[in-house]
Amino acid sequence: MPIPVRDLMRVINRSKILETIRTGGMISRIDLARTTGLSRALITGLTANLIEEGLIIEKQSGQYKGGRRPMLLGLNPEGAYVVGVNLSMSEISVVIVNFEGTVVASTTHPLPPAQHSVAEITDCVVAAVQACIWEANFAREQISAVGIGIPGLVNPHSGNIRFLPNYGWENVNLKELVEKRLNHPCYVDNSSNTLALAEQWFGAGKGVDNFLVVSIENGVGLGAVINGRIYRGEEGVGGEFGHITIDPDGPACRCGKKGCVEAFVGKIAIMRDARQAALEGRWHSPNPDGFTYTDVVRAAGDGSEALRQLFARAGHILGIGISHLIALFNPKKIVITGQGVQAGALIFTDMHAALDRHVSAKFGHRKVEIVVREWTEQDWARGAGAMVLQELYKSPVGQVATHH
Amino acid sequence: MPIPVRDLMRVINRSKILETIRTGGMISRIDLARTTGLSRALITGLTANLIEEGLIIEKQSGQYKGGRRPMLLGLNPEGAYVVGVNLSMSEISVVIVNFEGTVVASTTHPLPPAQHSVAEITDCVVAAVQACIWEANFAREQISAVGIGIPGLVNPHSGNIRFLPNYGWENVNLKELVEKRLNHPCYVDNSSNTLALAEQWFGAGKGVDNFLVVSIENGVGLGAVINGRIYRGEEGVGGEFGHITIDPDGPACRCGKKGCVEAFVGKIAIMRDARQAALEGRWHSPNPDGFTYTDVVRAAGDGSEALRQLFARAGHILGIGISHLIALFNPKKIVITGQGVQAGALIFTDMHAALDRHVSAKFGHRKVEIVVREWTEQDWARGAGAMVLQELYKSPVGQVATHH
DNA sequence: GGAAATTAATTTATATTATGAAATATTAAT
DNA sequence: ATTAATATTTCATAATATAAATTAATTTCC
Repeated sequence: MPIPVRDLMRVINRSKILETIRTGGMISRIDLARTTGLSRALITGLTANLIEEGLIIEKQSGQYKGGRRPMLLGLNPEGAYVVGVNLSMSEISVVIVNFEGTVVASTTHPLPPAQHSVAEITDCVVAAVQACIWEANFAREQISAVGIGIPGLVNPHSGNIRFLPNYGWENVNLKELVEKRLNHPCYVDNSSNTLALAEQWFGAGKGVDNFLVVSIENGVGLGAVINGRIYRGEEGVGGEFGHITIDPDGPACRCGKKGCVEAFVGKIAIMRDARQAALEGRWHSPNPDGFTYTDVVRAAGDGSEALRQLFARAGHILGIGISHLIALFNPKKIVITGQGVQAGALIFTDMHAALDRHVSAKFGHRKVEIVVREWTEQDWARGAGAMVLQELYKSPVGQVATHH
Repeated sequence: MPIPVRDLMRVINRSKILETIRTGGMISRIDLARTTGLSRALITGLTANLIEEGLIIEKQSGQYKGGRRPMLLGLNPEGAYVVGVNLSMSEISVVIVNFEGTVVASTTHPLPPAQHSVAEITDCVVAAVQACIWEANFAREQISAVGIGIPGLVNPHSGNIRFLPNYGWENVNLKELVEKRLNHPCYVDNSSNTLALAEQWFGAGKGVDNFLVVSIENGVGLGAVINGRIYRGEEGVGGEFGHITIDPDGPACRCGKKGCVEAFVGKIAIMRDARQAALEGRWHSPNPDGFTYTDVVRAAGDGSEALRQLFARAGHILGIGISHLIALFNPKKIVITGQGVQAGALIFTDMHAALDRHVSAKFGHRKVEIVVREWTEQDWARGAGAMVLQELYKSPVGQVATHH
């Protein structure tokens, strides 16, 4: 149902106000008028609506500047609660996020390795969400909507999952399945995008129009915010940073090609080569069969030369790849995150060396800020929550709730 | 001067109407209402304004569908005329473009090799524009504005040229210089962007939201249309496709790095290696010193193995580079153009081979349409005209004229 | 040839939204 | 208390969009 053209202006201006408060923090009505360019009269009216709806609140008086003290408006943390879910290979993370983006409750459930059918996963998601809401003592009606991030290709409009390799899914409409069971509106998107959204809303991307989030997990993902919007490409298959070919003669990648970024940098790649090193006796693993990524990072840090070289090569390749991102996107910032950043200097020393070599000084590209963000399990799920918040900010809360 | 918020809706709706007519061709008022979602009353009013301003005209009656015949509205070709200018290393092209984007007059002036000072180039631009208007029997007032495309880094908002290697310029405000002399509003942008704009308005990009234009000239440029808008990056230095490193051990590039796309594919690169081949006796050039790019293409076509290999390598590198563009941007189309496409199959056979190898079938990226567009001198200048038309479409014509 | 039917376009009355100017509220200093 | 300064609201007005009703233009059918 498209917004009637007549009401468009109001929706735009509401968003403008919320956006200004969200990115800039508490602000008086008069300053809102100044920064948004809207008339003071309109600000009075629209903020009154927003207060009535509970999305913003009068927080406290501001500094005295010689006259009536300004009343500062801020987001109402309790303005809405949303659920964010992240589906990974091995677990489901669920968080409840308030209107300010603060996580107020969270749970994580392991996924049994074998149970990845559509019905089973749907059951797990529904159960995990309900459990989280229940344990946090929330009422069903307090939750505005549910967002789900998945490591696969989605059409976020229809909710149809085109391709989800971890579970072997193709063309599954998780959105509809979950909506039917939970009776809440539901949004599904790729988790690289939700992570970028989290960064845009709560992290380093606040107020930045062009930035990238590179996530190093099993594979390597990219979430791109361009002109303030998540970029998805023509068919939702943009940002496949993990699958650009750096070395045509490099190792085989899951995607069927050779020498992709992720075939060097992803956790799967590191584990593959660590296993090989152990097999060839170049590294003596304490527990030869069952080591984890964290084990490999620790062993490399403890001095295993074979493993150090693995990470060094990963860093080198990552640096080349990121130099391409910088040349093509000219972002203001690049955030690197995911479990892979555990490797720290092991990987980033060589990454920066490669960047120094492959990023041109001529175009001012050296100024791009590269931020390594410590990774938490919750961040992904929180991003899925951010996706829902974005919808809430766009339209009055009630509208979303009755939208489906 | 920002548009007052109150008038925003009107501007948006005007643009919506013009956009619908431009991309879809002639249309009745009733169908305009249907496709734009605006009320019929509003369509009546806004189209009346547009007709009064001369931007659109009633063209002819449409098909009978059982009742009063619809009156079809179309763009008025004479609604406005704009001048487009392109500055290259060796010449200035000027065109006059009508409101439909048709070139109605054009001239080209060679630039003396030595005269590239700011004052000299400004003089040349002014003289060339005036000559073109004069020769085409236009009155000064008939021209709404002038657009200039340059092969360098510009801030299109201020008109400041940050960097223009061909002339050795840094921080030159060509916009202001030309505006002062011609007394017309002037817009300056990178020529890759103007070319993309031309494609978006008149060519393969009509109605396509995400597409790329790769131009092979002295260097290799990229114009990116993302979500329907030209993407410029955070500081106007995005789309530096020519300067992503494909082979870290490759030949030196103008940008100071090694093995960039343009160090293999650009005309300068081909000429450099052809000269070397001639020097080493691997190719016997008919005129050893003064051959041109076209000569090299012809000689390769006529069977010189050394030169064939040059183009084959260029094609291979180009294919790898474009595979990166596809993975990252997932565009609907990629248009390849510029003088470099003269080489035809010499370059594109290997490009497609590389694409087959480096573009993943998994993500549906194979579907990206790659269009090779024959190159004409005028296309660049026409793109600069398109930039101006875009401004006209955005705001009433009169507004633009008094804008500075 | 005129009435009916059908689609296109305009007019009119009305609702909504934004704005500028004026009025009111609040506060600290005098 | 008065004044001065700044913040916020109120109110009359202007602009814009819409729905419903009206008018316009055609062909078809009797």
